[in-house]
Amino acid sequence: MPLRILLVEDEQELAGAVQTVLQRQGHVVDHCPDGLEGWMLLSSELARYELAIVDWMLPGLSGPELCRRARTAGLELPLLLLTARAETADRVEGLDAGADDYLSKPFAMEELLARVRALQRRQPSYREPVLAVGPYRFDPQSGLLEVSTAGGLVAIPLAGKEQQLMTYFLENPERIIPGSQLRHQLWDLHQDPVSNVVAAQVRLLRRKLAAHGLPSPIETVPSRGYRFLARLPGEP
Amino acid sequence: MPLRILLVEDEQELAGAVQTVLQRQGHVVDHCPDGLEGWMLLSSELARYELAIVDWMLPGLSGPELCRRARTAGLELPLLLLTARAETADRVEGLDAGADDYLSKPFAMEELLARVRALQRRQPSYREPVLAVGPYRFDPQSGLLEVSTAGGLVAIPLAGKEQQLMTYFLENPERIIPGSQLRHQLWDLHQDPVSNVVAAQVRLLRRKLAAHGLPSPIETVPSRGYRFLARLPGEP
DNA sequence: GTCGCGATGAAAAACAGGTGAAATCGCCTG
DNA sequence: CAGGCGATTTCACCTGTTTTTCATCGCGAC
Repeated sequence: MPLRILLVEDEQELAGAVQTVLQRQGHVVDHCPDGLEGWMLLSSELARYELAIVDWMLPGLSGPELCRRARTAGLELPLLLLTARAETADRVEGLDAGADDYLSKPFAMEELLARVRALQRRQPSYREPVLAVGPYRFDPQSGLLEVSTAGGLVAIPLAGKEQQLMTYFLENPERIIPGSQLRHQLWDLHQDPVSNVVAAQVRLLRRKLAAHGLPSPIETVPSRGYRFLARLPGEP
Repeated sequence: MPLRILLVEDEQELAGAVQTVLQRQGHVVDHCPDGLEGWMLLSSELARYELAIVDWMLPGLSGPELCRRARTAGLELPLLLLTARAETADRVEGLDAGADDYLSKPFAMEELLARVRALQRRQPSYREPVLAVGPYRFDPQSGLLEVSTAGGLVAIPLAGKEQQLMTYFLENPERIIPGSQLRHQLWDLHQDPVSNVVAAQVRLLRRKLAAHGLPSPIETVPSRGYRFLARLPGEP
């Protein structure tokens, strides 16, 4: 499953590489080169980050200090520390500060990816299970959305972003979700603010459902956002 | 049979030699020089390691301590301790910690290999027997893949990596397996993440089957991974 | 009417994965 | 130790799919 990731790392080159590699896996990554700024992003809840990758040595606020603050604030996301230091004392300090794992530089990208997957699995909040609301059922393993209609069960394969979007809707049914919220959670912050990615993606999802003969469960509430209705029209 | 091995050893030179020798046997080996890091690799289940070779004296976390943690965590893989110490007391301590075997330095590479083979045989999970799913039967002993078709039995000799790949597929039929998972289990972590080894190897396997007049049982699920279908097209 | 927000369809861009040829590797042989 | 051979990986290119952009349209509110 794709994650919403915050990367706090001041070495431009490394940061770029890491970001690229993570994005390639389908994750949505924000990067900032400064500890204090990282903390702001993390605590501001602009987006609900599901993983933070933090360098040890940072301008503004050190990595361990950032971890400590995050834990103090009650944030429960997995924290992965990057460190150039090899000394045991440092490692222990990092874990004490609340990090869940650390990786010493230099590291192979492949290893970073592997650890990210591992942290993801290890989290208590790790729920791979299917999401089901009303007649809708999404199975992340197969990427299939199953809808039970009067005419039987329809299974629709969803593409990457469609899956993320549908997941978000299934987790927040019946609520009015502002487009801006979707954008923060499903796209990174370097989005062009005038882009209409969200609308476009919503449209693709609606259209895909329509192509399978289903009415759209996503309604637009003008100037407020979208709402996912967890029932088929015609039912209570 | 090739094993997925974790080597935790801080002496660069020895580690390199051991790694090379094991790889030469066809094993896939990750190496890390630090006990704590080794523990993370092991416990995070990035790859399903089938053997860990652990030095006694390590920065971060001692060998015996690592073994203890592994056992406490319920990991059942064979553990082989390397020790410079020859004293009985130490040996007892190592075995008590959960190691299955130990080897005192310096040792001959030949002996290491012999012990690895022994541990491999000794494991309860040791299944040399043929893997069979649907019309496919792979015998690791001979390296032959046998497929029963309408026209009779076809036997195809598979090369090293092809065998590993086929084995993985036969153990996980009908499931969508992400390419990244194959890479972690069949290649070591120092892979370049943009390499397309997996795709290439899948292709070789497909092609080899095709060369023998068989349709490919491996289907690509776009952007999700591969799936091994354990039946020939045309059958239920 | 016109303003703003979102819908729309088409086109463009980005991307994943497949492909064949060529390079490389490890190992065996002469 | 060179040459050969099969196995494996890399490379450059190709293809089909997914995602984003763009220009335009429609609709309700003021």
